[in-house]
Parts: sequence; C-alpha cells; structure tokens
Amino acid sequence: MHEGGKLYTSSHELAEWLGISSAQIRKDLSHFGEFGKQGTGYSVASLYEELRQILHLDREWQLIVVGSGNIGSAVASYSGFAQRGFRVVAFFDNDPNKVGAKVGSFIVQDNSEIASYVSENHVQHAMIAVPAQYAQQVADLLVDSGIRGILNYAPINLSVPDYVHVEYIDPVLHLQKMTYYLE
Amino acid sequence: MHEGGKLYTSSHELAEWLGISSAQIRKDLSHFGEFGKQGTGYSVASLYEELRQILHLDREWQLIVVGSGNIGSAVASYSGFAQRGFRVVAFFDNDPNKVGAKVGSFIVQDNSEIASYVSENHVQHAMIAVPAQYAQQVADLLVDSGIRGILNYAPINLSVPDYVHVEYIDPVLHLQKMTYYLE
DNA sequence: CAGTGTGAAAGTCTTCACAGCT
DNA sequence: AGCTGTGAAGACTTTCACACTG
Repeated sequence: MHEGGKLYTSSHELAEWLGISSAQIRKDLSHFGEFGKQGTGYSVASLYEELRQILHLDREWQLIVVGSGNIGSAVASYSGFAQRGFRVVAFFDNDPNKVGAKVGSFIVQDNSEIASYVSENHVQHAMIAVPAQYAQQVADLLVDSGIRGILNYAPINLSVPDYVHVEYIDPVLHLQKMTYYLE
Repeated sequence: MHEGGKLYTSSHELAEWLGISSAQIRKDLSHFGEFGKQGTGYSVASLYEELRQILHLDREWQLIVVGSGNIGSAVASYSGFAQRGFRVVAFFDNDPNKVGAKVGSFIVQDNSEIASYVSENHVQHAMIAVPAQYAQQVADLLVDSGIRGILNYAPINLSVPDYVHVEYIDPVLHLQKMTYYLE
C-alpha cells in the first residue's frame, strides 16, 4: 500500500488483505499504541513507520554466512538482503579448500574466526548453509559466539537455548506442512 | 531418531527435543490415536510410520515449477525433492525466450499450458519462482487450474481462497521475523 | 515404577459489540 | 456515517495431575 501511494486504510481493508478479522487487526495494534483515527482509519505512511519501529526494522542489521557452497555463495550475489536492511558482512567455512577463497567480494574465513568476529562487530544474525551433518555443531558455535538469530537452510531441527531464535528454510519441509490438508 | 536406529522414545524425550511440554506431545498424538505403551513410551519406528500417514507423507506428490530463472532452475538440479517424496514434473514460464529451452531434463512450457497440464495429471502442488510483480497473477492462474498448495518464493503476500494453502520462502522475511525479539 | 491417555482447570487468544471520536 | 479502541464473552489451547497399564 505504501509503495502504491495509498494514503489511508482501515482495519477492515487490512484484514481482508491478510485473511484475518478486523477485530484482530485492531486488538493487535492496540498492544503497541493507538495508531488510528475514528472515522478515517490509519494513515498508511505513519502505520508503516510505526510497524517498522515496533518490529525493529528501522535500522540496519548485520549478518554472517556460514557455509560457502551453493546456497552460501548465492547469497553473496543477491542484493535483496542489503536492500531490505540486512547487510552480509562475512563468510565462514570449515573446509580448508574453501577458506581463503573469494565468494563475491568476500574472502572466506575459517569457522574458528567466528567467535572473535561476532563479538568484535556485535553481529546478531547468522545464516547456516552447511550440510545437515554439521549444522548442529555450527549452531552451537554460533550460540557460544553470541549470535541471537539463526536462519537455517540445513534440513534438520536445531537445538538451541530459549533466547536464540531460529527460522528454517527447507523447501521440502514447507511442502510437507501442506500435505495434511490435501487429498 | 529413526535414522539413528533408536527403538523407543517417550513424550518427555520428544518434548525436550522440540522445546515444548510432554503433555502437549501426548495430547496432540491423542487426537489421532493411541500410539504409546504405558511404562515403555513410543516405538520410534511405528510412531514414525503413523506420523507419515497422519501427515499424508506416505505417498509421492507431484510438483510443478513456474519460473525458470535462478531459483527455478536450481530446483531442477536438486535431488532433495524427489528423495523426500516430491517429484518435480514440469516447468513453466511466460517469457517467450525461455519457453522451449531446457532446464535440467525438462523443456520449459508456456504458462498457458498450466491449466491443462494440472488437470490432466492431477497435480496438487506448485512452486512460484517468478518476479514479485507477476506472482499474484501466476497464483490466480494456479488456483483456477486446481492447484491446492503453493510454495511461493516471490517476496510478496499472495491472496488466495481459503482452500488453497500457501507457504512462503523469503530469506529476508524470515530474518525480519526475529528482529522484534532482539536489541 | 516409568510413562501413557485424559478429564478438569488454568491460561491464552479471538470475536463481539458498542461507547465515543472525526 | 464510518471507524477506532476496548472491556466482556466466548472459543480454543495448554497444563495439571492422576487413574491406569505393561
């Protein structure tokens, strides 16, 4: 809506867009403040800005990538992260044949450098793009290094402490989530 | 656990693994049947099989891919789908320069062929790997063709009827889900 | 005695419906 | 008239705690 230049919207319009109820929209927003005007609805521009602040998307976040295979190196040449507030700042791998090589404009560093890099640069997010068998040990290393958010491409469940958040990207898993409802 | 050759597990062990309560595990399973033995727990092999049946993962599903750019063609050379029960059966694109070209062992067909292909082959799942600006119209076409599950790689929200299920893969969106909890 | 399956209780989330503002 | 923000009601989910079983 914001990109389309729309000026005002309502809880009803947002609800239809998202497939939930208008009461849900209003109740959810009410937990963070009063953003609407009776009779008018919500200013798209200011609601957009409020939501960016609420979700902490009003700043740039740094991101390291562990694993310099297919997925990892695809990230290096994809501008979508930087455009949307996530700056890729370093690549790591534990394979001696890959350490020292270039991935995009980055030189791959050894996994043993992760802890010092993360603490010196206050990085909070990491992407795991290593084979499934190494993913848990990389996760442990990241947690010990101080990483608080992990985007995991390995098709395996990670065990991490409560205060660390993990998001999973596994195309097959996503397909599997839908089959229950079919046939 | 199954791959590791484990014979028995308990609601407590599963709960710790998944980070939820043991009562939740037992209650959830109880909605589908009685799979455990008092004093012993659950047989890993038979629980695995029961879950595959409950989730409809005890069969092979077919999958078409719309969009033959970077993401689409990566799928063609990735064996993980077939290994885990999802067979990629056709590629489509609306770009005349791509229609007729080969992607892996597939010949890219025109989007106008989707409806007949889907109904003739009873395909239920599709992957959308087209630029964001075309994603909604592709989704509409897929829904009209009879597709019931969509895996969407375009960084945009899709509007579809209730009976169609959509899963989103957008790395930045997944990162954005975590920032609220940080800083 | 370890561990399930399950009613009942507690807790959480969603919807209703309306006073009140623009 | 149109739409928000919100208590209260209703619906749903999770946890408790225990009778019962192998």
